[in-house]
Amino acid sequence: MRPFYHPQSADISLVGVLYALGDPVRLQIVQRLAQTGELTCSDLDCAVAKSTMSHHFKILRESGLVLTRKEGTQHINTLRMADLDRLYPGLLAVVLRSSITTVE
Amino acid sequence: MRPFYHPQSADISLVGVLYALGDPVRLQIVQRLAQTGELTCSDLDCAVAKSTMSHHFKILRESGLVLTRKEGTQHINTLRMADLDRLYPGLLAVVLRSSITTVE
DNA sequence: TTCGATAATTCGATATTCTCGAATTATTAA
DNA sequence: TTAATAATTCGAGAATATCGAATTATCGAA
Repeated sequence: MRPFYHPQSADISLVGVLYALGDPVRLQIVQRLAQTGELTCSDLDCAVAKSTMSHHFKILRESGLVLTRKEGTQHINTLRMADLDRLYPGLLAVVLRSSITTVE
Repeated sequence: MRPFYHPQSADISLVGVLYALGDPVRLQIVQRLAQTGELTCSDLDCAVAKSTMSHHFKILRESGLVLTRKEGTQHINTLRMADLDRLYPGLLAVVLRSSITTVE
C-alpha cells in the first residue's frame, strides 16, 4: 500500500473536479461529506462493491476534492473546502445546493 | 439518421451535466459556445477525429447542456443557458469563469 | 509475540465506454 | 443526376469501470 497522492492546490484542475463529480456515487459521497464533515470508506452502504468504493475515493482524492488521512485501521475523508472555494468559488456551493433535490 | 434527442428541462440531471463537463474537449466546447453563441461540429479544430466530436456533441446534447438544430447541411449548437440557470443557478457561470484560467 | 478481527487496497477478469477511420446519410449547388 | 460539404453511424481496438478474491495494514486480546 503506497502512500496516498494528494494534488497540490495549484494542480487541482476544473475538468478533473467536474469529472470526479460526474458520477452518481461520487456526487453522493461529496454531498454526504458536506453534511457530516468526515466519512470513511464503509460509512456509506451503497449498492456498489467495497473495492469500487475504494476506487471512487481514489478519484475524489486525486482530483483534489477530498483529503484522506489514516487513523488506525480506517481512512477518514474530508472535503477540501478551502482549496476548492479559493480555486473555483461557488462551484461546490452550487453542486451541494442542487444535489439535494436531484440525487435522492 | 434519427432525430436528435433533447431532454426536457425536468430531465436534466446535475450528475449528467457534471459528467458532460468532465471532459477537456467538451469543457472547451462549452466555453467556446458561451463566447460565440453558436458553433457547428467542425468550427473547432481539436486534435480529435470528426466522429469523436460528433460523439461529444451528442453527450452535451443528451445531458441537456446543448441544443442542436439543423440548418442545411450543418448542425448548429447553442447552450441551454436559460434552462441551466434555472435548474442549477450559478453552475455554468462558475464553470465559465473558472475555465478561462485552466483550459488554455 | 502471535493470532484474529476490522478496514481498506490491490489484483485479475469481465463489462462498459471512448476513439478512430471508413462507410453511410442528408442537404445543397452545379 | 452528380459532385461537394457536413455530420452521423458502424465496427474494431484501446482505455476505463466494476466485481469478487486475495493481500496489506493496524489494533487489541490471548
